[in-house]
Amino acid sequence: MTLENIEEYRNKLRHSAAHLLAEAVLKIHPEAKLTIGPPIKDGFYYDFDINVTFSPQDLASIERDMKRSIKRNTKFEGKELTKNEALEIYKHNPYKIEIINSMPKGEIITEYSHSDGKFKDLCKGGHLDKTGEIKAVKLLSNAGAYWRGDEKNKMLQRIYGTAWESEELQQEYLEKRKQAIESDHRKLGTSLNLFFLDPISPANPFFLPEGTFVYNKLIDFVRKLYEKYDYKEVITPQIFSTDLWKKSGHYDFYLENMYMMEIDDHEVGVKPMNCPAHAIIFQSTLRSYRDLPLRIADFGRLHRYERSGVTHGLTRVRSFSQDDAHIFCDQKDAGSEIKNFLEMLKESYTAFGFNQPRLTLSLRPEKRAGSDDMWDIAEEQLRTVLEDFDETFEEIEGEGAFYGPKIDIFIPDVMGREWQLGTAQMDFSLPERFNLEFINNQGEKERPVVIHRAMLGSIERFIGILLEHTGGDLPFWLAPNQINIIPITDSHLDYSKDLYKKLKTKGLRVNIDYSNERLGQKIRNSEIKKIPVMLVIGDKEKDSKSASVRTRKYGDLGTLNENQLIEKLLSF
RNA sequence: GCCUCAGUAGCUCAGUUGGCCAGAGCAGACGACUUGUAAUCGUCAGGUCGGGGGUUCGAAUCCCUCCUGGGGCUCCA
Repeated sequence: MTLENIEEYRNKLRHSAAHLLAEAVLKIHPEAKLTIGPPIKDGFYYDFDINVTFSPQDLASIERDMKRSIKRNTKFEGKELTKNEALEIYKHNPYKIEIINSMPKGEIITEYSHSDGKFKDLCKGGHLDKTGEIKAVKLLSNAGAYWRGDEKNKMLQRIYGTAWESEELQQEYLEKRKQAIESDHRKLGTSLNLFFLDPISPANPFFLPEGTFVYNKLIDFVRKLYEKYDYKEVITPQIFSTDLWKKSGHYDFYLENMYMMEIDDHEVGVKPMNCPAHAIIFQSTLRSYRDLPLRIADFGRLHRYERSGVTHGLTRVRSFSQDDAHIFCDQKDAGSEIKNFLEMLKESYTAFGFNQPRLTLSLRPEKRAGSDDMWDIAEEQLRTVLEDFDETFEEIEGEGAFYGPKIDIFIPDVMGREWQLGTAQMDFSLPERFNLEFINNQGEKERPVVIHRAMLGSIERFIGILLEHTGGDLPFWLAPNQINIIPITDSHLDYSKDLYKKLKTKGLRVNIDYSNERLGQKIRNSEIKKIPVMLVIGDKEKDSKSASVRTRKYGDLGTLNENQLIEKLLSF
């Protein structure tokens, strides 16, 4: 089977498993109303409208019943229904009625059954021939889910499961899932002493010295790129009068996510974004077309109130900073600015081994600012640049921000969930609201466009994703501790200290393990802390002024003399 | 915010038909050992059993409530 065929087959398999799940639930709870049960990545779910909740024991017994159904190996059979028939059969199920009524005219309505017709479900199809083809199935969890994903609707009970064409594949998948937990950035954050979270300030991470080192090193990395790509960094206030938020529109559109307070009888808000501050900087002086494009960068700390229940480790927090910048330019230059940005982004992502980010282009939504002409131009600019950059990008209708179209860059975490890191968003609204102008080469006033862009995105989120992708083995240049010198006994301490000084003066981040442990134990400790390089110093090394080099990435490199050693280390 | 599961030492966890002063391993401190590539031995210290309230002669264990976290939903200008 080709890859596509396997995917198609698995979708059928999982969709079929969802039907077995519905069948089993109905046996225990005949009053449950069926809604939908699609296949998803690695599994499937089914949503039930039911007044009870499922316990882990319930899931186990439901799973057993599904397996009995598999054993009976009955056929999946489809049957066409007229709209009237369908409406009659499902008259007690408002969800199915809604589905039937929302179908376009002329679409064929079908119902699928198995267990010799004892179970039937309105369904567009896509099933296996017989239930026995499901070789492995396991229910994983249950959760609440709103009908049609809208929180104004009733909350349904969802059961998630996984299903595979062989028991081995399922075992493999479950094993992979278990191992993924080891690379979870929250776990690594604790074991590597990088950061932690405390209920005293929920969703606001504390960065420990080594985590802070990584944080600052990432910012250094971005600053070097800013120099190369001609960005100007600024520092802007943390708190602004409500006047600013009213002008920018945040007061109308973003207030529920903002931290507001009252000072001197005046309402002020902590910034959730840098853009209004950058607009203030832009208009702080008269701007000429010769000043453009003006690229203003800001690592300012942002605070956004995220609803409880949506926060997550470092990847969704309430306080963070971004490698944020705003480009003020003539509309006709926007395309090349985006192009430059994507080049810089590629340069940075490659450095971290993120070789295949997923890119999306989000197009105009229903409610929007700016004229259709502006949207036409902007969308075409983005599309042209993207086609050149990565032909696999995906266009999404209606998903653009109200102020302009945007490009988003996604990288998955260790559980396969995707997170947005980089973004480039065109903005027609901000220049209007702040009445931004520059003097063009005709001596006339002209309105610039603003491009919001971030490469790494939130530094917090980036660290989280990077940790998961590296399993905690950060690149050598980013590792807070690069080298661990391990003297075998006290008698090797003097030479270890000599070596320490030599490496330190080369700018390498090095430590000596003074602990009174055996070699094996010291090596183990160093491995657990994922320190990239270990230098073992014994009699041999001391006498020949050398070190026995053990690395995490390249294994044992044998004994190197001081010059060889320094050369090697600087090459990492 | 909603559904669901969970919270015992710094970390990983044991401990429930309610019953002696709540346990282990790792990490930590101290001591012995002076060691050749992923765990040397011993001693000590460390806990409001997430917080509060209740039931009970008695609560880590049962009930209520709040907080925080995990998995989802929703949201993500």
